[in-house]
Amino acid sequence: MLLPEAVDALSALAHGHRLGVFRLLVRVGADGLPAGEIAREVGVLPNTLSTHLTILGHAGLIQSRREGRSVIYSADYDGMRGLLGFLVSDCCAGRPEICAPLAEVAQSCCDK
Amino acid sequence: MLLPEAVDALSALAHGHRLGVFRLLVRVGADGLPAGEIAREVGVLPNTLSTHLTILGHAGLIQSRREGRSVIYSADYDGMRGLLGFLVSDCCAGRPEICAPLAEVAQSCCDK
DNA sequence: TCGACATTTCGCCGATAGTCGAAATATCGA
DNA sequence: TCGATATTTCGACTATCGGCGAAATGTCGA
Repeated sequence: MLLPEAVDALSALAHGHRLGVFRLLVRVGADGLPAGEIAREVGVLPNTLSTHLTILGHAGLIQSRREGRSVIYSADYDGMRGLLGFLVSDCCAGRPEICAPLAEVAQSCCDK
Repeated sequence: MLLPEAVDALSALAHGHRLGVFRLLVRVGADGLPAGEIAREVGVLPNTLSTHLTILGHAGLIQSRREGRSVIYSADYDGMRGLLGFLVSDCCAGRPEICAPLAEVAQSCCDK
């Protein structure tokens, strides 16, 4: 991932509702949720949510697929990894003691 | 870290120049760089950069200290860890295979 | 095909962010 | 103390973002 794409992804997440939506989808997993249910969950009008979902999708953070009348949205874990990888790249100029705790952060994600 | 603070941090990074400054300081390490040198490095006017540095500082991503006439800015690695930790928290609802690669991402940071 | 449901697109509006020149503040050496 | 250097603050302008109602699009069951 290059800097302009990272800015897109960060901009997409730099919004209360969008960050809430993204985290919701990350928790839900690959099954995803229909747009209407996401709208109800986060308390946003469907049309407003649609623009947020478009922004998150354009940033490579979520995917969508149509199922009947519903459009199912789900987290794009590859995009998420790309952003996290970009943020930690070259993070310590060869001094592992600085960023070693980052590995713990990532592992703690599955420890509960 | 709570969601509003995460939004602040992500907003701070969601800008080409600010993300460039942050990554520069993350690479440089605890020694940091004076504001003027950062401005020259990223090609931004000193007054404009000053507002960017204030935003990054308010978001908890960088620190500053005065040394003589210069103000030295450096990355706040605790703040950085807080943001990364927030992004991966509850990321896979108990399915480690989804976020296990995140640990590799973090470790790859020091592997070169 | 028609009506109902789900989602998106459009057009408008107010609020906010980003940039710049100019002026103010802080520190140091002479 | 004075002038030079480093940085920040101020004020104003423009561009962009976010939200809404209304209308359009897509899909399905009858």
